[in-house]
Amino acid sequence: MSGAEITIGALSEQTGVNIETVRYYERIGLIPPAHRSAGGRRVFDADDVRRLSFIRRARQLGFSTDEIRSLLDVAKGARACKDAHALAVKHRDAVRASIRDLRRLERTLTEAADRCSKGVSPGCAIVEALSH
Amino acid sequence: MSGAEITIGALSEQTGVNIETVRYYERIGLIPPAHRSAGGRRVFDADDVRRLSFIRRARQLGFSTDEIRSLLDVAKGARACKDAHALAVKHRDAVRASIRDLRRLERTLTEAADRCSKGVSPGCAIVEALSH
DNA sequence: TTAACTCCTGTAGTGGCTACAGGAGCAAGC
DNA sequence: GCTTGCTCCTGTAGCCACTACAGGAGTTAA
Repeated sequence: MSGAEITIGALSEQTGVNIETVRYYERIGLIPPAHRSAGGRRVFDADDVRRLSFIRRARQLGFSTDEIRSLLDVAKGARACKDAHALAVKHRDAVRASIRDLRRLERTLTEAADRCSKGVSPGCAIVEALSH
Repeated sequence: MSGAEITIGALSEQTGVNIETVRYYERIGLIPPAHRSAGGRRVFDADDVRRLSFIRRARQLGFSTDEIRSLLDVAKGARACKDAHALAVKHRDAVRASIRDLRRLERTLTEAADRCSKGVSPGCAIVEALSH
């Protein structure tokens, strides 16, 4: 069922997650302790690839490791789907707030940079903008 | 010229920068070592208030401490205005890229959350979205 | 057998703070 | 002059999510 065994290097390549990061995830308990070969090396299988890919996508969406723990619980049925929904909505709202903040910020930076390049302001427009 | 001397607490209140953060800024050399009172306490003046306010606004705009070092150099005339302009433009572009990324992310999260709340997907839509 | 490669553990560093612990200065009231 | 309570001091450690070593050991191909 679980198919071929792969090394940490192969796991890293197949999922796009850094080797050091895989070991880090194991250390903080985001993934279970890997089985070991006779020589003491970590051995992974297709389930591990799926789990790690899941984690990677969740990280790309900006979920924290603690939130991912909850999402993994939902994925394996140990927690209700509505918890995942709540997390996603909460996270989406945070993202929306970030976007609003960044838009304001972008305007401010653009204004300062434009005035500067036009040489309108007496001193440096960037510095001026930061001084009041 | 430099006016009344104030404590670190007053400086913190007037600038909105945490006391611990002020000491941290001194430690990393973002602000010069403060003068000391007879009892060994830090003493600040109006110039320090201005400098720290400048730093605070720059941080709010997302500049890193290293970038702020450069901006402070521009402010005191030790570096050309065009360097500040370049920093602002570079930073603005990074902000724009962030906004684009966050927009995509927001769409993904919204789609997943919407499908979930409508109960369309067989399993959990959030988990589904993370699984492919 | 040897060289090249991958993997191991453990520790420390990143940025930008923040949070203590344990002590000392300082101002006001009694 | 003494106490109380506040602010301040230094030094260290913690946060997040990694990343980067050092120094050693397993593994594979020529």
